[in-house]
Amino acid sequence: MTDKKVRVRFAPSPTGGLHLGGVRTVLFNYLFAKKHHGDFVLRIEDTDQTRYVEGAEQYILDCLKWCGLHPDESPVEGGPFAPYRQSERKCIYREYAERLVMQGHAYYAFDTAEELDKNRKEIPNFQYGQVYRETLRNSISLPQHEVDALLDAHTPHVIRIKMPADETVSFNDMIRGHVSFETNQVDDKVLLKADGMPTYHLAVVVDDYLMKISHAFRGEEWLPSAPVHLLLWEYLGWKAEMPQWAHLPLILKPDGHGKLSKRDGARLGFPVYAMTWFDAKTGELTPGFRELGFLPEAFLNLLATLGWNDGTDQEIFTLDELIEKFSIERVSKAGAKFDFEKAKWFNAEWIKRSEVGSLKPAVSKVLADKGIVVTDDEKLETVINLVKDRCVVLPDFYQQAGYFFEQPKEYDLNAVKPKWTDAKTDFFNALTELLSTGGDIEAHDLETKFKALAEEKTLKVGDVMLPFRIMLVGGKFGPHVFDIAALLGKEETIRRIEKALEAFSAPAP
RNA sequence: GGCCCGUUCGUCUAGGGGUUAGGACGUUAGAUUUUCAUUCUAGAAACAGGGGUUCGAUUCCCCUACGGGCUACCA
Repeated sequence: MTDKKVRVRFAPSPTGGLHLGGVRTVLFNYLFAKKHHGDFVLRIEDTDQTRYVEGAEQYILDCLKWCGLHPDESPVEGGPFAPYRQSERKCIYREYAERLVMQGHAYYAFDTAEELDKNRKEIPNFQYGQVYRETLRNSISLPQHEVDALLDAHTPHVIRIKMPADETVSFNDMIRGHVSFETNQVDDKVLLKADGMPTYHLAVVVDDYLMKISHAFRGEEWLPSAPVHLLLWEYLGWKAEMPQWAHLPLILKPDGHGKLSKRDGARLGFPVYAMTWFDAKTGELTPGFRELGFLPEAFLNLLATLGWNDGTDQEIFTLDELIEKFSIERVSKAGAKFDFEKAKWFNAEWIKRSEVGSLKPAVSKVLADKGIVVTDDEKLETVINLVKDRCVVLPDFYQQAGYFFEQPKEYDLNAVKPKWTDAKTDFFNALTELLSTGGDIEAHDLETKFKALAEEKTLKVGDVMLPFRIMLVGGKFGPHVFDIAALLGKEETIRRIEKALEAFSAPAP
């Protein structure tokens, strides 16, 4: 349409944690910007002082950082259109609202919240608009001198847009195509609140204009107020510069109905926030994908494919691939139910495909949190390579890798004790004997010797293999036993056999 | 209630006037793995309903149903 520079923005209000849908909106904005060599702006929409939550802005910043979605302009980075916090831009909105009043596209309204509540309760389908406007207290219904008097007396008032009669407002949504509304059906939204702050409706239009935003992507919940925004762009005389709109489909609850909310996470047992969010006011802790052990790459990947695909069968994408292949037109129209099972699959897939080097810091941390300090870097790498195919989330590395660095704390006794015999004790004593006289363990060699010894003792290999595993790792899991033994080394393997033998052959309590 | 948006396997989706309607997650069965997981193979599983348009509709149009969103001096 125009060759103007692509500039997009993510404009959250700092009221709490960042939800899946929010991060996906960031992602789509970011991908679009990077694909078109444009700018990605972070603007904080903190115009509602009553809902402002301490720490929420920092949290949003941290989320973007964790995801690797860095804004080109933001409240902390600054930029040519600073400030990027709407509360700090308060003084600029009034001028535009007053201009609209001058032009007759907006008006002062003096009704109190109580009066309006009463109307909403008593009048079915009450709307502050076409039908009731004249009956309420505003600069359209009241004589000029009365309005002046009220204004002079500093009577609390708001400025509302005056929706025109009998017009059709329509636009072309990049995802949905042609969308249209009848102006008679939409109400006279408040533009400027009594405290002088703009509402979202005014602020978004003014700031998108001032910040030269070229494409505006937001959740589908904004679609009904789009006509207000469109009219504002027109009335303010900026129609030619209006961004292209795209309303993203919502992320829905996996089971019941409605859009996904923070409560669903607790109810269904999965995170809905990107990172854990602690609400200082309520003391409530809402878990996040990061803390649950998701890789940011996997998190982004699963979000990207929730409502978007490139038309091929590819499902695993790196950020660079997403940037290359993304197209807003290929975003689906319908809402998507969130599926945690598939989310976990993405993460497992990413862990499998990740290089040891990139996994190492995270795994070290998982182990350290459990009190295991790894000093042998080389061993850690070997271990990670050995077990990463069996981990779905990062904390799984504790179960899968922990026993390489510390003795099993407990044994799966049910798996061995009932079938334990003196012959087995004998076998393992012979094994330690054999081990201690030989050199260091080599996996293949040990396997051969182990099998030969079993035969010699007339035991089935299978009957001593599982106990051996449980001696070394504590449970029925992990890679090949002989690989484990080799990595553990001769001394440690012997130690573990001896220790376990006591537990296995002890009489049942 | 009003307005707006949507509807392909259980879930995420591809496709598009003529297809055996494809893939993925999950699921089932089998193989490999003397553990568990991975991996591999195979299977079950979908075009909401009704009218048009058309030689032919899952695909285009309309209606209905269902789902979702909005309906605050919240975003």
